[in-house]
Amino acid sequence: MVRPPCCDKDGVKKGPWTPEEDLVLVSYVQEHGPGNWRAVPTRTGLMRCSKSCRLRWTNYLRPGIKRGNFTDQEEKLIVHLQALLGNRWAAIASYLPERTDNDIKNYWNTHLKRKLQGGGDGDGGAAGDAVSPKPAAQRPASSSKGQWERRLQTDIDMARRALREALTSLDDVKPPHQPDAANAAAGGGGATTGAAASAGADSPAASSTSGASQCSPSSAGYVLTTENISRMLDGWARKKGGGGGRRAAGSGPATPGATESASGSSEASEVSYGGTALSAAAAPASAFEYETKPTVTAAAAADAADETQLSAIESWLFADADGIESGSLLDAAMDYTF
DNA sequence: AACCGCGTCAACCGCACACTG
DNA sequence: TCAGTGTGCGGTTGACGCGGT
Repeated sequence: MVRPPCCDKDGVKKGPWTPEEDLVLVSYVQEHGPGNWRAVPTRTGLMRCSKSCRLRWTNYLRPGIKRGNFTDQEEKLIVHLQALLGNRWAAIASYLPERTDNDIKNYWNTHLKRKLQGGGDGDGGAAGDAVSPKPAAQRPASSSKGQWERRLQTDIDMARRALREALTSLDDVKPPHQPDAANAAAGGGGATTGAAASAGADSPAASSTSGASQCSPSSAGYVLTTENISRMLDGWARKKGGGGGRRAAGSGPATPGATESASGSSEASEVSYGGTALSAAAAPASAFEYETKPTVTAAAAADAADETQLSAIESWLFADADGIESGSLLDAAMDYTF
């Protein structure tokens, strides 16, 4: 029963990923889709552990990832969800599809935790409690099907409440067409995947089983794919260019606004690594074909998707405010998702 | 200018769960 | 039913950058 390590320690490279490795991984995923991570090192020749590959993909290379600079909405949402769900970062991340669980976890540990501790019993007292090991919802040790369903229902309920609170409290702050929080819920079928995620299966949208393809195949995802890759390439360029940081797209260069808008910039469109010139536009544009996506104008499609999904999510979120039995929530959620 | 301490975050590790034969 | 394998998750670590002295 002794389980061998996921990878033998010999000959396995550790530490920061190089741009070249990233490229190899990206092109592999582009060709085969995410999953079957075990095969990745052997097929690609990467001297990396399969887990490392998966992690790199989910936390860094996966399309649609936003890095750095958490907005107020996101921050509050995280605080709310953490208070409700505890340190179930994957479940929390499923409500913020653009964020990875690792990112959220780091942000919590470095910013929010301290902030809440320092601020005394600040927002949502439970948040202070969040630091305590007894969150409102603990993952049960085991669950029968009935229990599972109950827990799913509970989780949906709690998360929905948290989202609603967060959205409500931020409503006035929110710019007209900035579906941040709601988008977080809607994106990638956030609500449902989130539900599923928190439902013990804990396989959130953010999870990578089929990474991008698990996200709703909206063109928004595609846009973000392109953005993401060029951002990545941009990061590499800067890194190589002597920014000095070891991070490709992390904190360093990133005034997030700048980074995000940089995606389309010509600056990012062509970079060279060790003499190899790459066209950022070319690579990602054809990349991720396994993600079914229309080649529509990105922004337009994203907007459309956002709007429809947002309204669905909103109606779901605010449903019980209208007196809808919570018993139907699961059905509603299921209907919405599947 | 050099040193030091702290904050941040990417990556690693180990455990648990899900799936499959 | 059980063992083996693959994957996901959360906690932790270590390297790097930055600000203060």
